[in-house]
Amino acid sequence: MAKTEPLPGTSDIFPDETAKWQFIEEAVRTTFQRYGYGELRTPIFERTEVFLKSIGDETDIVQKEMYTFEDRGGRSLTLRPEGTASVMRALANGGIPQGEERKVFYIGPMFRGERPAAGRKRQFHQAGVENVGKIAPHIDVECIAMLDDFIKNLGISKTRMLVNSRGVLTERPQIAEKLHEYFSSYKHLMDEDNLRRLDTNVWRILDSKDEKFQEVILNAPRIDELLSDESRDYFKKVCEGLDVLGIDYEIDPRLVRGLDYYEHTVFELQFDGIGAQNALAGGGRYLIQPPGIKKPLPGVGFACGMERLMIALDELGVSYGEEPGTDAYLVSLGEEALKVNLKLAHQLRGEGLKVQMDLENRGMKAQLRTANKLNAKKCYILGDSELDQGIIVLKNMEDSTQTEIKIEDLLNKG
RNA sequence: GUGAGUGUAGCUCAGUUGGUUAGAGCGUCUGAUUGUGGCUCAGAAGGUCGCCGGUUCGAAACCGGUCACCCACCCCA
Repeated sequence: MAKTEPLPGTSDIFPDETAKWQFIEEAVRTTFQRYGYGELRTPIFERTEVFLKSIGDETDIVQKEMYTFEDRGGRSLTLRPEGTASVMRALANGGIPQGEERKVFYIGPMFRGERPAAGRKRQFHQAGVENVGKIAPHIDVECIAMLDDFIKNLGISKTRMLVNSRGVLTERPQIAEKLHEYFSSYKHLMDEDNLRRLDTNVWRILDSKDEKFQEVILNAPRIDELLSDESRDYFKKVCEGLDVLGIDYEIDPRLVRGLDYYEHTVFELQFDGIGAQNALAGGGRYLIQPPGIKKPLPGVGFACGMERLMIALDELGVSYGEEPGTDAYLVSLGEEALKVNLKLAHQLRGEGLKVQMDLENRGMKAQLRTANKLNAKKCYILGDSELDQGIIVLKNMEDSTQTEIKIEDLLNKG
């Protein structure tokens, strides 16, 4: 049994579950296309450097979570741990004319070598969008609105939209310095994790869960007060835009997010009840310089964890729509009847019906039981006596009524 | 990477202080109805008790190891 199981943190998705996936994928396509976004499909692996610079050398993703390997030519390749870096690489390759924007969305598997837990897999799936090429507060607003719209279209409620600003790349070192200065005097109160973050990523201390440290964090310099006037103004416009749209959000000065490429607006959509995880989607504005490109490209986007969406949908009891079902089941008694039914099945399928039939000459009862199990709406029953008369019995499985139809009227109609 | 919990039939799970032939419900198949489903009833099939080793007259149970799942920490979608 163990040998047939998929690798830890991966899973097989069987047909009965595929309906859920398709439900979500459908919502992804219809929602994002309404905003003028087109689907971009990039390879599942890339040269490792594509991820290194954009995601950030110091992030956990790069440091310990990437599936990196060498190909036969000795090149370092990596299974994509997230979507944005690949999208930027692809867009840069396609060429973005000066001053134009590109709007794309993607759906697909991502890979991170973490310890699996509820709502966290090694191969997981994300649906995301990227608006690349331009910088304007209202682009960020539309992006957040699109996420809000998407979640509502799925029927997910009880979420929280958190937003914050991290300022622009050039002012970040100064902010980090202020934070470092402040936190350095509380080293004696810090746990292991925070001590490590002090040197690797001070920002992250802000969203530490260490209870004993909360008071220190509350009194820390607020990012919004350290921002430049320009950044503060940008963020103000984003908030005003969200107000205009009536989108429910909270400003969370402690929201920093993990990836290095973010600047200005960052946001996260939270939902309680995905085990210990609460992020359903996250994103923000960024500046990324794909390898081989001279100027970094600005963009804004988000990614949504599809497995987590599914957990939320289950939690809320949202239904995914019906399983495909069966329009007709063909019951054959004897070899001759089976041959006729093979033709009939082919014809009915050609007319667009969902048709199944018994192919092994079982008893009538067994065939009808199967038809019932498949929830077939109708059964066509064909045996010797029907063959003699040139008819077939059509049985309505809901009210058990039967009618006779001439075989020649059914077949060769066209 | 660290820590906890779990592993018995296709599925969900019982299984007494270690004691004959390892159970139930659901599902599957067959029959009651020689060619008519669902409901009911009767019956059947289905298990290396995760794997390896140890203790014991005797292990699904106890001990050690190992693998897997799962949850939490970390981090994130």
